[in-house]
Amino acid sequence: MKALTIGTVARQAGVGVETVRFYEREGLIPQPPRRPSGYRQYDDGAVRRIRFIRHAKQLGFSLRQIRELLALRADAQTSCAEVKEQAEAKIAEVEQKIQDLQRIRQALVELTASCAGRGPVSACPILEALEDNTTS
Amino acid sequence: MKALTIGTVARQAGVGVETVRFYEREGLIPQPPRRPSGYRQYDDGAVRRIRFIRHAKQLGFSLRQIRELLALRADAQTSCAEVKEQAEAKIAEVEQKIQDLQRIRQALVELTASCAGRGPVSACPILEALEDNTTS
DNA sequence: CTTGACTCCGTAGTAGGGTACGGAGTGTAG
DNA sequence: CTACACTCCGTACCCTACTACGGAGTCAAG
Repeated sequence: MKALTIGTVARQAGVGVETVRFYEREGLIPQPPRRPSGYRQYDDGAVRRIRFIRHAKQLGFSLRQIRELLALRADAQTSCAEVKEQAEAKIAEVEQKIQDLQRIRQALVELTASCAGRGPVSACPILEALEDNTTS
Repeated sequence: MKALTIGTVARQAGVGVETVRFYEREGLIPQPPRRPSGYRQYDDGAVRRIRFIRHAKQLGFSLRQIRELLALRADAQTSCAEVKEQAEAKIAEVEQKIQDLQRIRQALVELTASCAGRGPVSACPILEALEDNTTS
């Protein structure tokens, strides 16, 4: 594997050069070796790592959570189970969101139905859809 | 219903006092009447409204979108046809969000299904799956 | 050997969504 | 009537996740 410049890595990973440097500053990717000129020298592990970050972000993980995920991986002691746990927590989170959205959807449907003419405009179904759910 | 101070409203809604004032500045909650001293006087509609904002935020709506959602309700008595149109646009928006989340959920479920939950992290199929997925 | 793209770095700015500060006035329980 | 918590306001600051800027040095094609 030949050395890649930051621009190549960025292109292959689908992000901007500045984003790569940003991820490095944030500790999401390791500091790569440098040429005598100071140019960063990457291998394609860096590309895969940035793709990992991108995908995890699309799944709703924050950079902080992604850093934790990557740290898990870096530590050979940790087990696969821990990773799975995180993913399962995420699933629960996402499922809750879906349910709440369905309630909002229902409220909006009711709203438009009452707009159709008949029936009184019932006391705000939109607010009612999400009012409670104590704290969270 | 007796008048509530900003602090009480904040506590009951689960946000900080500054956040209530911020939402007022942003037009997410109406400007309440004031006592002669300038103190804001709320009723519990304000609490419900802020709770609504909190939940909607958790569902990924921006404050701008939430403002629009709330505006729908405010206008519900006046111009039905227009409101209905807006509401229908919002329904589409919500349905899109639900679909996005279902896609995310599916991806996560597949990921965890592939993982037996034991063994070292080095062999974790979840992390491996996140790595590849050419480009996207 | 020139030229033009690429890289270096630090700093600063963006948008969205708050959170904190500080000094002065207000409300209320004891 | 005195504490002490609460409220007022404006301004400034924080975090997240980038994105841009600018001046100087580097690399590789022609």
